[in-house]
Amino acid sequence: MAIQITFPDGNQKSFDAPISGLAIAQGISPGLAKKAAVIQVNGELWDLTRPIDRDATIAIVTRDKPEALEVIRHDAAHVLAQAVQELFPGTQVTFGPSTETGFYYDFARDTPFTEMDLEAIENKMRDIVKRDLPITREVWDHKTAVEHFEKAGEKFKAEWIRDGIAADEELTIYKQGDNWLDMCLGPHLPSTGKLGTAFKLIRVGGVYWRGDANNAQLQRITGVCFANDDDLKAYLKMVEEAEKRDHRKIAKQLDLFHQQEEAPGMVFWHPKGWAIWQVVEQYVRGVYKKSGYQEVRGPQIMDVSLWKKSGHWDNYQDNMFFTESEKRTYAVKPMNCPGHVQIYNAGLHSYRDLPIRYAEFGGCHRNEPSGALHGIMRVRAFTQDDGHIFCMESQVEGEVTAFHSQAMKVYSDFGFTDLAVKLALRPDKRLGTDEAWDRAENALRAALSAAGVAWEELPGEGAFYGPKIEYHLKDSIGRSWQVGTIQYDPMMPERLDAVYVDENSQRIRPIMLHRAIVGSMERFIGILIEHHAGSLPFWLAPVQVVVAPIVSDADGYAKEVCELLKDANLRANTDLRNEKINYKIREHSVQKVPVIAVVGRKEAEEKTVTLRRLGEERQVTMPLADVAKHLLG
RNA sequence: GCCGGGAUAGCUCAGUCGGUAGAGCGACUGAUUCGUAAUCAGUAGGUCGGAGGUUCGAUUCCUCUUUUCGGCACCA
Repeated sequence: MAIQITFPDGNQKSFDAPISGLAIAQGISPGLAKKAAVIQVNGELWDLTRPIDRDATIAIVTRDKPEALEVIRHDAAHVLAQAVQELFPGTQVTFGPSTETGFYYDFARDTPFTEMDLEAIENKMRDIVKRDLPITREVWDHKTAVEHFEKAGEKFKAEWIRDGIAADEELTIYKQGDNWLDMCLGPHLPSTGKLGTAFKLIRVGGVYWRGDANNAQLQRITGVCFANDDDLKAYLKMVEEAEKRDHRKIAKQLDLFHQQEEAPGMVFWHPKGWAIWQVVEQYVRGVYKKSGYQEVRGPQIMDVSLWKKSGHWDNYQDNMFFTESEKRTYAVKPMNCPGHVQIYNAGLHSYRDLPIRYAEFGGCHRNEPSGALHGIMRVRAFTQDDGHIFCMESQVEGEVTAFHSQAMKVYSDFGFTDLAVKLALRPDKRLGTDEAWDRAENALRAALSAAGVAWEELPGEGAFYGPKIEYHLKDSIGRSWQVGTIQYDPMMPERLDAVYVDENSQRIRPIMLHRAIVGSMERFIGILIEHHAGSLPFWLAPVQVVVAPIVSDADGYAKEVCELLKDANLRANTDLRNEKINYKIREHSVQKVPVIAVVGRKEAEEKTVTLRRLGEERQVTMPLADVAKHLLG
């Protein structure tokens, strides 16, 4: 039986017997065989050592290709697992996939691994690479696999195969050398030596078996892995740089805010941090006005009965704060919507009035799980740029598309372009009928289509009252944060009895759209700080200009310049300390002040100012009268 | 919430194999009046996160606790 192999260039060759990818590569050139990682066979990735037993179109995948990198990383996970089991007998394996930057493997072991163990494990990994163990693929039947893993004391693996894989399915087993194996779909490299040296274990941490908090806790060891050492080095450098932008670190350096033990998950805003907040708030207030919102304000606490009516108590009582007075229990508001409904309900509305749009910088408290708290990105007291649109069903699409373009404009104004749009669909725990959810989800899909955006759908992640569109921003170390959202809610008007009167004098339920653009002010400012590494653009900088006299004879003139800048609504300070100009320049540069205005005797005499922009050495001298206009222009 | 690592001067960190702690920067005082990223000298500053325990003696060891960091789970 001849096997016909078709190469990427269209050439064909036939072989008398099954042939491995490695042999084919060697037939082309030894150099190719050396660089080869896997082989693509009829569109599928195969091991180089797996005999090709059928006619096939093939392509050798060299280790510099993205598909190969995934295989290399997956191999690293296996080598990690073998290393751990050699060093710590009795440790059970579970899963170990490749990730965006490397790999991890989850182990079951009574004693958790420590950072100290990582070095030993990594050394053992390098040893296994050096041993260059052949990696071989075998096909087992279901029963053999379950028996093997049970006998080996691999309870998690056995459970997974027994409960997670159909009994008639064949399983592939990969062996590394003679003494170690794991069940895996593959493909893998031909031997452990091919893994190379560009990997590093970076952390350990607890995880739940199959991602469920009710299950056993496993130990995850995470590593990074690349095709070559230069890529690894570049990645580690990038991480190091990213860590320098951590908003918690920068907030301390620039004196923006602090947090302390007595108020976990809450923020003490210092003058400079609050100055940033004010700029963001005033900007968003402008957006409210432009897009037809009326700003309102609801109370911070309301009787718990209202939250029972709204459905929040059922869903979130564990995460709400309560307070008591005169035998009544109040909930500190975790959301602004019930308050806005009360404002809406205070009058009777005609269909002619819709849509009615309310907005609020709504302070909310949520008792987030302690482990979730993270700087000002995830807090227990936060402020939303919240808004609620009461409208007819026919108005939803227009409102959502208008919101979308407004939101995108806001993000780009703040310097963000890397956004992902997601549509979160009905969760298990929800209010309302399936028909209502169908209508709600389709309305949001229609609006997104009309806006011409690409989106990702997230089944099961909607709010209990309705589906939502989410806007996600990436931070400096690649973490994704949700900022904006618009949510379709037919339930809250029902529960809290909101109505409008239609053209037939009938009382009809409006649809409520919950929406936020920056989301949490706290989180958004945190992202801003990291995104700009503390060097906020001029319009956002807490201190925009420092006026620094060279020696004290220009102090009076410096004050005069500063007053003029303040009159022009610029955030300006003077630095009259008895320090050298070099010292002042350095200090305000480190403090990320965008403009330093240096004035000496010369400037004072000529009524000019010399400006130095952050990061530039170039100096520009201009008449005092032009300075404010120049800076604001 | 769960698993693990931390918490020492305002900040960044060192240190004590159990005998109540040290640096740099900052602050303060003085000198210096200087043209674009750190002038010099001196001084002050810490119940070593909190509460128990072991001990002649605890910042150090143990227990509990608060909080923080990383991971997971959660995120209306």
